[in-house]
Amino acid sequence: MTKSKTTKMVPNNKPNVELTEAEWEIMKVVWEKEPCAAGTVQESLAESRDWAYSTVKTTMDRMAEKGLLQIQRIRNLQLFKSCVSEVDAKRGEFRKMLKRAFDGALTPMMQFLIEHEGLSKDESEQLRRLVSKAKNKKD
Amino acid sequence: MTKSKTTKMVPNNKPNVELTEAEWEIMKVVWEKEPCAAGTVQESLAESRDWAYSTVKTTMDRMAEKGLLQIQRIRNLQLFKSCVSEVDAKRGEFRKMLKRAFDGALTPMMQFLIEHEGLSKDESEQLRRLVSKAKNKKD
DNA sequence: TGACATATTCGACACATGTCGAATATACTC
DNA sequence: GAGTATATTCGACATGTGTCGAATATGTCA
Repeated sequence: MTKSKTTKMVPNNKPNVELTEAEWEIMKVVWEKEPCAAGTVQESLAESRDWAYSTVKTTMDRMAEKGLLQIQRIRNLQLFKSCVSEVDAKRGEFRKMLKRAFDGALTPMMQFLIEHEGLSKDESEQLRRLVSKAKNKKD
Repeated sequence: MTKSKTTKMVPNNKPNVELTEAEWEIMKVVWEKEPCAAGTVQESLAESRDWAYSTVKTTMDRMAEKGLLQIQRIRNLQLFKSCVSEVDAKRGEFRKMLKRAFDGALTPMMQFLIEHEGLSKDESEQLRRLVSKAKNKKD
């Protein structure tokens, strides 16, 4: 298959991070407050998620095992730091979606958005501005 | 919170379909060949996925239980039909990503794409065309 | 030094998903 | 009608994720 101008795949050279729903929730807090303790995360999420301390802690420990978080001990305390950046996580999530639903191709996704997700005139206009701004900085 | 022009959420009125990885694989074949038998799906996927017949069948049965597929019996044979459209599935996948990684807002996602996913001049241009085309059909 | 508040550890359970194989039923062919 | 090929049924196991509580360790302060 020849590479078509209209279906360029998103580049695939960056690490592919995938987070579960709970991991996203936790990660968001960690990015904001790192280094931080599990208790801090649990409290921060208390409004949106009714999780017991041990739920948060267990999940964070598992994330550390997977290399998503890093643990730093200070005496009896564990402070967690993220091992993946927000950008990498976003990229991973975006790519997973792109791969599953659009064969990894950007253009069909854009097309889909325009056709089925009801971009308003306003949004299209805004998007157009974004894009033309980008036009002046790449390749 | 006031609705900002620059962070409009994607509308949330359509059903929210979510498929797992295996379900996507299977669904793609079903959309293409429905109504079709589990064996047909298994054979179609044979190149990419080394799944036993029973693996495919079990998954499809579970999908039917969940309402993703519908079974039509003809004597001893079961023919499967999809109960969710490709568009709905794509929308579901897209929204899940948008919600998790971009707080459900489209513009930050676009911004991200431009900044981190390296849209080339060509792509930006193409996108710009797409968008201006869309501009003339919505609201 | 106790008592109390926090943290950590870690085993456990439920449920979803990926994955099959063996037993059984049905259909087709000679 | 017996044998072969194909479908269906369904129980099963591994792994990952969400979810906790009880037991234990550690730190703080009167």
